[in-house]
Amino acid sequence: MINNTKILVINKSDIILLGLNDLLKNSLSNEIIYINSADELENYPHLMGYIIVLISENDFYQNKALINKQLKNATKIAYLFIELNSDKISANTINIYENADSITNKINELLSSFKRNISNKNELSKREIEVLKLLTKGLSNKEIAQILFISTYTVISHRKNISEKTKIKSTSGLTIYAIINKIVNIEEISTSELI
Amino acid sequence: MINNTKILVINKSDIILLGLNDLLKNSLSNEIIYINSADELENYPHLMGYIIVLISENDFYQNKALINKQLKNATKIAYLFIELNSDKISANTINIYENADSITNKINELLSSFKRNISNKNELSKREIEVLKLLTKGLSNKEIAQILFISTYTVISHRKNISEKTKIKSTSGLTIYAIINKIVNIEEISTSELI
DNA sequence: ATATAAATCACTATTAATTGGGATTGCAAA
DNA sequence: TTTGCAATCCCAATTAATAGTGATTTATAT
Repeated sequence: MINNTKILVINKSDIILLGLNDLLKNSLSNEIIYINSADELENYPHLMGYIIVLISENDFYQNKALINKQLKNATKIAYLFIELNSDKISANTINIYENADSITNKINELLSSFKRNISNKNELSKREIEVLKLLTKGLSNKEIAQILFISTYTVISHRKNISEKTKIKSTSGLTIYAIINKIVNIEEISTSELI
Repeated sequence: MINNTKILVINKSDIILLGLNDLLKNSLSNEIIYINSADELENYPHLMGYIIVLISENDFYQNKALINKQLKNATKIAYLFIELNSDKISANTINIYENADSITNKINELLSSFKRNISNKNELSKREIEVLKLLTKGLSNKEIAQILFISTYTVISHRKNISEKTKIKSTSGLTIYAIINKIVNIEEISTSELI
């Protein structure tokens, strides 16, 4: 469900890594990386998308530049600081003495906030997809409006939103986007329909 | 080479049909139909494309309505009148007393005029393909003009001609046309270029 | 309960595209 | 050598699209 979200755990202690692994193995993230130090990030080029980093606050500040460099392709990064100090407890901090539920809750909360982020900011809504399909068939905003029984203004609004979300303005670009993203099937489109 | 061109021979005399069959069997046409009367056209529904009709002038005028009805889906029809009268000789007339070469020449001339017709009227010119490629990349007429060092008017002219030839008016339709006809490669188009 | 976002509609100004005429030049084939 | 086409350019009228804002309603998730 949460696509494109990775969890990156950086901690010197293997015991902590193993413990977190146990907590996270049933999480909704599709990839979890465990490393002992930020230097090992070099073994993971191409890290991109949504990334949750579990790291000690200390390690974070000491490796800030390196982490930023290695995660430069990330869409969004969220940090959860793992602390050994029993009196440091906050929303963006995990204390190793917290109970398991509390920790998994914090992580799942982050994951679902990412989910909201992903779905709401990048994915096209049902209506937008309908508009895009008709657009791909060569129909004008006016014609699309007539088919969907909405006003031309609304179609224009949808197109604006589609272009904002996809960052694609041109009709040809949107057509290619629709084909690539399987919103329309090029095989099913008879050229005779395009007149 | 000559695709979509049919020869339709209509003559009461089987001997003439057989004789013409001998003359035409090596012609460039991809389908030759021999019938004794225009009524038999009912057995050939869906006749379309480029059609050369060999018929006597008399039969033609007596069956004009029927022939027009049965050939209503033809893209273009050319008539060659087969005459029994030895003094009727002209470019669009075949006299059965003409020698074989003369007859095949007349038919091949018609076929190649059709070929010119087909290739020139439907295929996109070099410049049109250039314009189509840029169009597919989401560029406006103005931008295309700047890239090709021609005026926007010319780009518009090219687009008019492209739409006339392909019968496709919409940008999305032309994009799909370009993909289907390998004028652009969808794999090579990075969506980031489409912004 | 409230914030969010999807879906709807509206207006104006500006820019772009289309349509439907023309015209000219140069080349290449019949 | 004429005919046809490709390629170029031009104009005016019309239609369509885009940008920039803003507003309402309804459903959903926290």
